[in-house]
Amino acid sequence: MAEDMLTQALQQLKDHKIRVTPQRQIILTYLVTHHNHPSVETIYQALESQLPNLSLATVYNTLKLFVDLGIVIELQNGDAGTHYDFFGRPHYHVVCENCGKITDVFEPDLSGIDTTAARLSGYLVTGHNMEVYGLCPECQAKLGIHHKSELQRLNLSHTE
Amino acid sequence: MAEDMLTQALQQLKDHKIRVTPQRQIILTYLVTHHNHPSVETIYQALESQLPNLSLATVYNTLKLFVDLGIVIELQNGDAGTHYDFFGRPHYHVVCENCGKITDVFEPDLSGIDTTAARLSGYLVTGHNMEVYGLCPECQAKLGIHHKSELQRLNLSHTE
DNA sequence: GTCATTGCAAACCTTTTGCACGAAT
DNA sequence: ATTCGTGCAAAAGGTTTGCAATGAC
Repeated sequence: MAEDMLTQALQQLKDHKIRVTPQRQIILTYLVTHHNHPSVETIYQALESQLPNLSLATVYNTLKLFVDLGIVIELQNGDAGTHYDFFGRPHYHVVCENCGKITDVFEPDLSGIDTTAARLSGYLVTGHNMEVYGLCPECQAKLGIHHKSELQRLNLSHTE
Repeated sequence: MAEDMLTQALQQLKDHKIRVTPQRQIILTYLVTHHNHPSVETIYQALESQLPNLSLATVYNTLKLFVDLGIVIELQNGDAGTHYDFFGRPHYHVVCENCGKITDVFEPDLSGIDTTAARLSGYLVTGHNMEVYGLCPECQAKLGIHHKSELQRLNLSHTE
């Protein structure tokens, strides 16, 4: 199943006449098998043992390529860098505003959005990205917050 | 109406015991009266004539403050920097993948998203951000594209 | 053999920070 | 008077680029 996704994604590269280099295969494999929404740095560190001379620039270039092909999507969670996620099955993300954790939510009901947006905007719509913000269960417990009304206690503001 | 929004936003600053400085008022006014999704640089250039010694750092700090307060939201459109939008009324955005234009769409049906996401993820949900991607009417005309199937002609890829 | 891709390091550019001055409460 | 906010310039940090060498097709 994960292998199907990998094969399918590799086929997309071939279809676009993009060379299948070891770097691309290994990065793609990492993304297909890890759903931890890694940053560029995370991917780089995880793979440099397998690929001793791997360059950070190559990781950047490869991810950009995958994003352009629609294989992978970019995410921001409030920290400095960009995070990446293999987009084999449509889903959206819930981001913890306290710790930055990103959780996948598989929820098919967003399909109507594109047609609605197209109708209202006149755009030729190709896709969408939904991000939900909140406090993850762990941070709720850690901070002792169980209801929205308590959130103002948190100073999730510029003084962080 | 725009003045109401401004007054209301200024009141939020006071409520949070945040000082109402000329810089903050002017930047806020700019955002309330301009719906062109400006970048930091755009705001800075628009206001430096009114406020001769305005510092870019102040624009950054102020926008960050407004975002933390929920008065303003951040947007990315594919170019280098971040864009800002006064969030007086809930809406989402459609972004042109060709020219970067951002269009507002006022569509109330996304309210159920938060509860669904909360149920499925266990998060205490505070909000969401929806971004739709596509080709704006102008770029459709310019590129002679009127159907999704023609999009592959575009190489909106890393070779841009 | 050709041409895309890689690795490396330097360059880039947006954003942040430190500090002294000035202003709001 | 005190504390917060501003301006300036320098620094930081993520990302991109130029170029020679390498490797996929």
